Amino acid sequence: MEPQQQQHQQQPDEDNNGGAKGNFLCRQTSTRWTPTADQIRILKELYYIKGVRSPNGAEIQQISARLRKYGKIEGKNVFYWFQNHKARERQKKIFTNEVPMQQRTAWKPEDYYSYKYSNRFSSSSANTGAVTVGQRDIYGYGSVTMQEKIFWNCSVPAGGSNIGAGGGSMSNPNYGSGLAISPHSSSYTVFDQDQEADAEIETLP
Amino acid sequence: MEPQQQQHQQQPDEDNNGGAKGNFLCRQTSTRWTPTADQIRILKELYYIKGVRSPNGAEIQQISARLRKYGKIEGKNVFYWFQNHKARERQKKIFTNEVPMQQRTAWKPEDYYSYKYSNRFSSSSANTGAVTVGQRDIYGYGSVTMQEKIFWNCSVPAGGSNIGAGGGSMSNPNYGSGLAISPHSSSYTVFDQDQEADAEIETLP
DNA sequence: ACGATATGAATGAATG
DNA sequence: CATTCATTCATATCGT
Repeated sequence: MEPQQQQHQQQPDEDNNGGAKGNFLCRQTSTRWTPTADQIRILKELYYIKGVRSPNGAEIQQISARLRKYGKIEGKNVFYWFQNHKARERQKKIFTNEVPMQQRTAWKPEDYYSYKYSNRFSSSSANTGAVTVGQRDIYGYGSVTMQEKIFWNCSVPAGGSNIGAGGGSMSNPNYGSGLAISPHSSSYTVFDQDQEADAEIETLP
Repeated sequence: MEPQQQQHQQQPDEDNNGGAKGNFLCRQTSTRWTPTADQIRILKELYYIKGVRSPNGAEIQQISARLRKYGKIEGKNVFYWFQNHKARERQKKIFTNEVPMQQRTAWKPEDYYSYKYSNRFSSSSANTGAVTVGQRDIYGYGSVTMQEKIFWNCSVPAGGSNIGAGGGSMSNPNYGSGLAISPHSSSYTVFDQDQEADAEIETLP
């Protein structure tokens, strides 16, 4: 469980298939982007030193342009890299008990799977209250801010349970409410009875 | 450009609801919606062919009802799907090369399947129907951001084979916001009804 | 050869 | 609508 990030470096040269693709279906060998050591170095520099976390479109392009000198790279690679790096670092923090936020009750890694979901809006109805408490906002962003905004809890439980769920203030007089939807939404034919009899579910490889 | 493989698709072979998890605490099997291949196929058709981008409440229900035949699904899934798909399509462009695109026509299948359907339209300019769904995707419309506590609850029975039977008797009127969907006046169906082109629009490499 | 781990990629879900 | 989080899949790479 070491941070030993071993990254196989690939030469800056194009990984392009070198014309060997006489075959059909040649699965462009370049399965996925494999950052070079230099690229990673720069990325980390941006991340840790410059504090870049979620570069926007323009930044991504700059970065990728810069990194391109060290190997083939695309914008999305940069994007994903930062996404993943941030996410995994955060995840790692959870394991490490790092939590520099405040005091916390004893928390063992075994409880990892308990931090789970915050109760934005409970999932299935018919859950006679109780559970769904004690969430700790490890990230601090959640805070269970949203209480009763959305209500698309459908699920239609067979057991005859009120969807609205008692606590929810379900008054929805949308009529004339400011709820504006696309003035042009789509054409008028979203629905059309189609009993597509297609039997092709191409189980692609 | 990208192989763009579609990863895990839990074919409908699997039961829908996993059938009554007798146990509680049983790890809700499938915390989040995993669209089936058919569902995705239809969604993409709606998106690319019919030009659906931001379906409103009523449309969402219709769509979800239709998709329900292929697996469990809720309104919010449809909502998020379109939301995400649209956002990511744009995002992809930003990463790539931020070409300041002007306005794009509603549909633009080129990203996924290039020709496939193209010959269907524009067969003859004199053709009345077909061609251009009419709506441009200019933004500026209100926000469906559901800060209004939208309420598309239970809704539509999945069983219905014919949803709009009888001339589209959609019981769910628009939300009165006055912008509804101007019924067939501009365009109308992209081309003939549905006929579910059973071609693999499923991201082929 | 495997199995474990690291990490790129994709996408559902939410929030602002 | 833009951004971000979370989760999961896919695969490269390394350890034994």
